[in-house]
Amino acid sequence: MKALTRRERHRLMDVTIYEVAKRAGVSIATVSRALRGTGPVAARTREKVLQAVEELNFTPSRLGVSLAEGRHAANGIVFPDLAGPYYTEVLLGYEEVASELGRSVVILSTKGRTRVNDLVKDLAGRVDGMLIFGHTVPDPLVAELVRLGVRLVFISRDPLPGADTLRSENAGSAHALARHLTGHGYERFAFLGAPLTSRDDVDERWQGVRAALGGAIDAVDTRHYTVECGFEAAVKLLKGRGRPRAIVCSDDEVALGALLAAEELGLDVPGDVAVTGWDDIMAARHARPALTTVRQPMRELGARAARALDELITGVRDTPSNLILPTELVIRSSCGHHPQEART
Amino acid sequence: MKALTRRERHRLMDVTIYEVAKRAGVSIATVSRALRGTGPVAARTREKVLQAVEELNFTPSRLGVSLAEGRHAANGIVFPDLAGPYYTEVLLGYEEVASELGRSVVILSTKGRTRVNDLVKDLAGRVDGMLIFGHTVPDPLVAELVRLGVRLVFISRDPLPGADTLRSENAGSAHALARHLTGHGYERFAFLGAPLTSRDDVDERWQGVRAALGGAIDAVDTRHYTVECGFEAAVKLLKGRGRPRAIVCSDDEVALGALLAAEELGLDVPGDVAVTGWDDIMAARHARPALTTVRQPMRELGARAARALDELITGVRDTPSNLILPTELVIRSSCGHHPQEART
DNA sequence: TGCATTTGTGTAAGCGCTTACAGCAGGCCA
DNA sequence: TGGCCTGCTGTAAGCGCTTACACAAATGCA
Repeated sequence: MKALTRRERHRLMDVTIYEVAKRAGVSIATVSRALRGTGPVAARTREKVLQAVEELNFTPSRLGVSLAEGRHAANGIVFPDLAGPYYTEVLLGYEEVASELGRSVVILSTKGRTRVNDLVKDLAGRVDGMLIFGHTVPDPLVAELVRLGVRLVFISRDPLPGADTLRSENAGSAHALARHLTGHGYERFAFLGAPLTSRDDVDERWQGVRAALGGAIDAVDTRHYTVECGFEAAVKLLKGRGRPRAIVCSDDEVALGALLAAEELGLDVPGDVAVTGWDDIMAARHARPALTTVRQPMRELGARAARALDELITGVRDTPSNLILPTELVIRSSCGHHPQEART
Repeated sequence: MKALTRRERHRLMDVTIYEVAKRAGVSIATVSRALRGTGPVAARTREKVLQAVEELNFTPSRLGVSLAEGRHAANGIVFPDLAGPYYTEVLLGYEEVASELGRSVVILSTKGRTRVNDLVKDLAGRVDGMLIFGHTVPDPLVAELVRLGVRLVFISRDPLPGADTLRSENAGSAHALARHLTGHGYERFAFLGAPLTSRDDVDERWQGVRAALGGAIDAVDTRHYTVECGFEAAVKLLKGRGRPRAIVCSDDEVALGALLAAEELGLDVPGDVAVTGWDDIMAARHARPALTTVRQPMRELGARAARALDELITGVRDTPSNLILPTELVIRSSCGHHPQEART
């Protein structure tokens, strides 16, 4: 069997600008100008070109355009996982705005991946800039990306040179949440999460509630932010001596695990133990009791990230920005009984 | 201010193969061969090249490679939305396998978008093949994509020429579900969903339960597959005369809405009315009562899609395949009381 | 009418890479 | 020693597009 000729392998070409030019009886430069609206083109010429384009059903090759233009017109996004609605919502907000700005979105999930660095570098070669969650990418690599000229926006991490950061407010809401719980008369608390890991948001939440509750709260490491880990840690915690009256969870999924744990042990929530989450994912509202939590503007975070990235890429702005978006305490029934219980 | 020179605009270049070649004292062809392992290269020469690559921190430009190779090494995916875990899970399964196969994933959400066709075409210009959910993309455009040589895999739609399809089993599970419900002694049923829309899976589910229950079940259109729509439709249904004893919902989110509706009306589930969902999303397990539902192998669907696409792109296979993956009935408590209730 | 613009178009040089082809040693065998 | 491989490398022609530059024609203005 004969090997494929070069031409045959090329599925990308379809009809090229040369064919359009020939058909319209002009040069490829004119076709390009007519199509992009750069430089002057006589009305009659443009007409011919457009007609040829129409007849041949021509679409400029993205690769050719990108190579010549020196830009990809694409954004990347690096997230650990899409489990749970948090990243998903941010992603949607991001994609929507990126698309409006004429940029595609290339995704990369790092969960369970070896050689993340290579994957990130590959991604960097496909995009003009990227959004990175927290500390998903190691700092040295971040520095290298900056050096390479890849524009970066981070969500949920501490500011760093050469990149934008974006996060939602944590300390204030943590404080409000703690106050609400003490308002219920509770005195012993536990924080379920992993305040010492890299997910900076969680660290801030922990610091926030601790600042408000002082020695009345202890942290319990869940290792991961999943229902299962929340469940296991909560079972251990609720079985042990000195059971806390309220469990503040690092996020909703851990809280859902805690809810299951209480049920497993025959404990009433919030009668025996109160539970709160963070993020306000869909399941939080449907859990019984419904979960008191803190709502993050997840979609908004994504949308802002896309705009910020666009500013950096187009060069409209070159000084890094560090933005913090407000959050909102959502009181439901898992934290205690309220006089007039509002349906959320 | 002087306009940027061409060179300055080009942020993509960084260090090129020419610089590596010069430094190593060889031609760019040799550098390419040494790096890709195509063609013979003397050990000593390869050494020099690798060292130069190392010193200059060279990474081949994706654009250059793609243009020359005639392929993008990227897959697309088109989904209506990421709301709810269904699409997310499929996406993750897809991305993971695509990444293993050395392909990036470019996403496109069509929810609320005008000019979807243009977006899809743009996407088509960036990838070697794409995964499309259901009827997200109109058939004429699909035909055009096939003609352009874009490899296609569909999830959850009827087979069509020139593309793979992949779906999970619906009719059988619908039947099993219906039998389980009649086993509870119920006689009047309602199907909550929108069996006449384009989401083919749902149509099959409806046909499946109707085949099993005959005239004992009526369909109620929810318009959208959301908690809100499920809630509204269920309220109307449960308030009206001839309230059904069991509500079979097209998916879990609609079912969650039905659960909320029952609660709103002071009805006990499953005492007064039974509710079932479909998909087994996370919230299904955490709802109270926990939702009886049908589990789809969502990640598996995504993974299979990625592999199928790879086969089509690499040309390993050129006859379309139409695969159906098995589903699993998950009995929890929302459908009725069971003797020995197992915790799921 | 003469000259300076302006307008419209083509030519060609890239963008960074892959690879067909040619060429040049050196080794081997008769 | 001549011929023939074989192994290695370079040259150059693309891939499809954008755009600087050159140039001719049309226009404006005095």
